[in-house]
Amino acid sequence: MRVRIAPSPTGDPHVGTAYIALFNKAFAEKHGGRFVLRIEDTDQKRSNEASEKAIFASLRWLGLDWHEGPDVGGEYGPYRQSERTAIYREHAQQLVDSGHAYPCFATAEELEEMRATAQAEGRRTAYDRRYRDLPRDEVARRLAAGEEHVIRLKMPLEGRIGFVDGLRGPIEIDAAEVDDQILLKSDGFPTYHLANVVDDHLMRITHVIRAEEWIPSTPKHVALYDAFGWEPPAFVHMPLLRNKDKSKISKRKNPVSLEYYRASGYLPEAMVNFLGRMGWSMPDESEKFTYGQMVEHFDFSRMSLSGPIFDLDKLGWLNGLYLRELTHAELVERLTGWLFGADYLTRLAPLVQERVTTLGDFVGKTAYFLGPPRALTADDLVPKKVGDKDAAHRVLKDVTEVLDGVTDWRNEPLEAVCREQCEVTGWKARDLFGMLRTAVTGETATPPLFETMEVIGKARCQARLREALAVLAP
RNA sequence: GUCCCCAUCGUCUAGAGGCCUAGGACGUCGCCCUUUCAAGGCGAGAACACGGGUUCGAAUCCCGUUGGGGAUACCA
Repeated sequence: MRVRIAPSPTGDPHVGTAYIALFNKAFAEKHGGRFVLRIEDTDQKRSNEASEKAIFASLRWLGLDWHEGPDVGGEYGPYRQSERTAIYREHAQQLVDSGHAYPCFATAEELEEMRATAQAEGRRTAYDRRYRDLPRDEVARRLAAGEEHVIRLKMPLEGRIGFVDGLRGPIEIDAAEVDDQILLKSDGFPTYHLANVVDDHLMRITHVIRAEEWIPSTPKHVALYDAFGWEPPAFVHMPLLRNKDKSKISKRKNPVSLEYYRASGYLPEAMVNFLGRMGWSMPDESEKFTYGQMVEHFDFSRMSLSGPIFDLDKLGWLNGLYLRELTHAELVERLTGWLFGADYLTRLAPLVQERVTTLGDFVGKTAYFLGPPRALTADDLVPKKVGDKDAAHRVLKDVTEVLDGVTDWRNEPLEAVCREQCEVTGWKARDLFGMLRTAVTGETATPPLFETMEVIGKARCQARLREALAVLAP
C-alpha cells in the first residue's frame, strides 16, 4: 500500500496540505504502507525553491515526515516533477502514436472565443475539439513549420465515465462533459493531469487520497489510465477545509500558512490533533488524541463528508490543553525553541537596542514581535491627513495584496514594493507607511518599519494586515 | 449557465431503522472554587433544512425541493 501527497511549491506552506498529508500518512501507517512526498512543480512561472523548502520545514515541524521524497530519496525517484519532463514527453508521445492524443494548435484568442460561445450555450466544456481530427499531412506540415502547440487527450465522445470514490461510492458523468484535456503545455511541461497519472502509476501509488476539489477532474484521469492501458488506483476524496462563510479555506479569510501557526505559538501536536478532528472522529469521540492514537484507530469509515469550518477557537482550546500538561522544564524548552530563544532574540534585539534605557524596557518595546498587537480601531489606522476610512481601506487592501506576492520577505524588497504603492495610490510615504506600521505592530512608534516586518515574518504580517482590513471594512 | 459533491446545536461532531423526549466537545450564559485573572468543577440554552415516499417504526433508506460548496485554465 502506497500513498502520496503532491504539493505544488507555489506559495506559503498551506494548512490544507498538512491536512491531506496527515490523513495520507495515518492511512499508510495504519496499514504498514509507504507515504511518498512528490513535488508538483510543473508550473514554471509560479514554482520556486523557497516555497519547496518551506513546505518541507512545515510538514516536518508537524511530524508529518515521509518515507520517500525529493530530499530523502527512494526507489521511484526523482520525486520532483521538473526532473521528470522526459518521462512525460515520452508518455505523451506514446499516446499520440496510439491515437489517444493529438497536437492542438489553438491560439489564446481562439480559446477565448470558444469559451465565450460555450458560456452562451450553457455548456460546461469550452474547447470545441477543432484540431482533434486534423488531416495527418496538415499536422505534419504545421509541426515541421515549428508551430506552437499543446498535446490534448482524445476523450471518449459518448458514454459514461466514472470511478468509485472510497468515501462516496460510485460517481460518474457523461464523457461528453469533459474537455479534451491538455496533457503537454506548449512549453513542453506536463499539466497536472498527465504528470499526476504518469507518476502515480510509475511510483506504484495504490490509493490517491486528495481534496474534494479534484472530483470533477477524476474522470479525466480515469480516461488517461484507460488510454495508457493502466489500472487506476483507488480514489478517496477528502472534504475541503472551509472559511467561516463555508467557502473553500483561503488566505483572504483565514490564516492558512503553517508558518503563521508556528510563529503564533501553536504546538505541532495540537495542530495535528485539531486537523485530525476535521471530518474525522475517534471511535470513543475523544477530542484530544495523539497522532499515534489516531493511527491506531484510523478508518475512513469514520469520515464525515460535509466540509468542516476551520475554527480557531477550538484549536486555541486544544492548544491550551497541550500547553498545560507540559512540565515546567518542557514549557521552557518550547518557549526557547519558539521566539524566546537566542535565534529570534538575535534578530530582534538590535532593532530596539537604541530605543531602551534598561533591559526591562525590552519587554514593552518588543511585545508585538512576540505576540499579537493590541486591538485596533479605525481611528488608529486611518491617517489624520487622509481622514477617509473607505480610502484607507482601499489602499490597505491593495498593499496587502501586493505584499501577498512578495516572496523575498526582507527589508529592501518590502520597502521597494511599498514605495511603489505610494506612487500607485498617490499617498505620501508618511501616511501609507504609518498605516502599515499601525496595522502590523499596533504602535505608532517602532523600529524601522520594513526591518520590523522582516523580523515579524510574512505569515504574521499578513494575518495582522487582514485583521486591520476587517477593522476598516465598510 | 452547465456538471459534480454535501446537508444533525453558532462551530467540530456521535448517530450505520427501534437504545434518540438526539449524546459529547468548543464557544456563549449562570453558579462554585478563588486576593485577581486564568485553569478547574457544576449547570443552562442551543440542531436532525423542507416535502413526499418505503416501513409496524426514519436523524438514519429512496425520490424531489431548497440551501451550501466545488469544478468548469497551456494553476495545481
